[in-house]
Amino acid sequence: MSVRVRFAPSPTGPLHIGGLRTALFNYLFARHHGGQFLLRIEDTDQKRFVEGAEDYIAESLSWCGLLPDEGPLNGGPHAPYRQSERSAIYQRYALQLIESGHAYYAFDSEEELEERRVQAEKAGEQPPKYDAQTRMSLQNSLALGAEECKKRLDSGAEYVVRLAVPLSEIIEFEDIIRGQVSFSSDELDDKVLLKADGLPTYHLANVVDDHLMQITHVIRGEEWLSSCPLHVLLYRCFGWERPAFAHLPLILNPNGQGKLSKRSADKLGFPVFPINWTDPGSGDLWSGFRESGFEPEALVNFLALLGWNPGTEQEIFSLHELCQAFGLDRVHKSGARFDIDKARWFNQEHLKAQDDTVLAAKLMLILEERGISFDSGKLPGIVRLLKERVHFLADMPEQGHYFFAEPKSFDEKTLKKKYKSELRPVFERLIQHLESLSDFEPASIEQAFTRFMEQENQGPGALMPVLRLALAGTIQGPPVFEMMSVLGSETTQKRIASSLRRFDQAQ
RNA sequence: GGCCCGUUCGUCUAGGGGUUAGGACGCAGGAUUUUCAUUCCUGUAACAGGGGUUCGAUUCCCCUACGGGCUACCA
Repeated sequence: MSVRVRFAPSPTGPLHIGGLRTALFNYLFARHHGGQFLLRIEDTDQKRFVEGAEDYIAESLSWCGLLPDEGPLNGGPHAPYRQSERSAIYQRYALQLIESGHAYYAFDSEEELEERRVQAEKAGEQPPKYDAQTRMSLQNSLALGAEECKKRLDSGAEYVVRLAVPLSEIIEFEDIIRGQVSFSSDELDDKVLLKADGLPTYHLANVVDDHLMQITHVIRGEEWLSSCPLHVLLYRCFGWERPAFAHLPLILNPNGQGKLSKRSADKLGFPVFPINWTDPGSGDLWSGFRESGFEPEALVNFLALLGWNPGTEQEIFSLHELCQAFGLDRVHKSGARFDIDKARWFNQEHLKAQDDTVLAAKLMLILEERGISFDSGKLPGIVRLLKERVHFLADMPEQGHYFFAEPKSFDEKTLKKKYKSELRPVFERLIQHLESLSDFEPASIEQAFTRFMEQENQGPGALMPVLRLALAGTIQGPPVFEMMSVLGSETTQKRIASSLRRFDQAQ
């Protein structure tokens, strides 16, 4: 049977980077095995539903290249893929569980249960449970009897459906990442399956959908490990074969304290969301990796190596390579801290690996956004010189500002130290010398420059720093002759002349 | 608190009964680049603690400590 996995987020806000990694691992697993990757929106909590969150999820996945084979947008044989549109299905299965004696109606109100909790806390006792020990003293179809239950149902009383969890049973299952895991059923309580609003809880909806959608491997975050025995029980009650489970280690805050949170990321100045999100409630902008300048391939690569490794020394992977190399058998058990420095390094590596013309096209977009108009034909050359010098593509306009405009200022220290007005006529002669060049390739310029300095009876060091300063304003950057070549003969000559005038003014 | 899961350099990790415990990020130094970056080289730094088992344990077992997750009519 072919592998089928799903990513099943709740549209309660922007997709978190941890969620994105869960999606990634599912995607990689599916692709590795030639299976299907589905997206299912788990929107069964009306109270927490956030407008726009589903679109955000879809756009984030799409930006990273993790396109689902089936999902709410592109449909599929098991549509609908939004749980809110499937409530009749869950009700049917809840009823089936009641009829088979695995579940029951419960009429206790939330307030009553809350009161019970408060009383227990006052008495200094453990929070009370709704389970095999206590259910007969509460208001449910088991305790009340069929007749009373029917009466209440007929009168339209609010109810939930609870699973009748068996007493003192060991529930064991195999987790692909953690191995054999076992729980006592006494730890579980009679979990609500169907809420008073008629919608299912995660547990019911998840199990029913995974079964119906023929999911073979449930790959999700470690936060679900504790409720996995409940799901195992549910599969048993339905008499369904259960999928394989793999609980992924969490992504932790850089200091190791807890799951990676927006709070701590804000403090350290990096995003935790794939793309920008404007909170519809507060109107606040929460920044994303995309807008912070990350290449999606780099983010994906970084995330893949958080909790997984290929067992080789390779670190730089394309998405395609990840698909080939990925396996759940090499996923770690323990949580991994988020390290933004490493993420930046991955970004630089992916920048270097990209084709200059591709990068140039992306840079053009950035320039347009910033209102810089520029001859796009020159961009590949600029990108080639700049991409080894920046962590982010978006740093190029600033880092290489001298390619796009005359330098605004000149490095004062160097100017003072290296420039004297006597140099001016030398530069004028240099300009003339350059004018006679038949081509403006770096090698030709260098040759001409060397010959010129010989004629002038000077070492190249006498002019180089000043020449760089005249062209770029700063003493750092690509090799001078490369820079000149990209700038072009005309711009180079003009710029040297105009910078020289400004040097003298500054003196 | 209870239950579950975990613990190798600061971080991501490889490894696994006998290793100089390997790589990467970061940091530091050097070479190349008349600059910067890249590249290359070098250095830095780890098996949480205590008991077993064993000729030998970082590796297997137990305990402790620490960390994390869950403990809702949230997912």
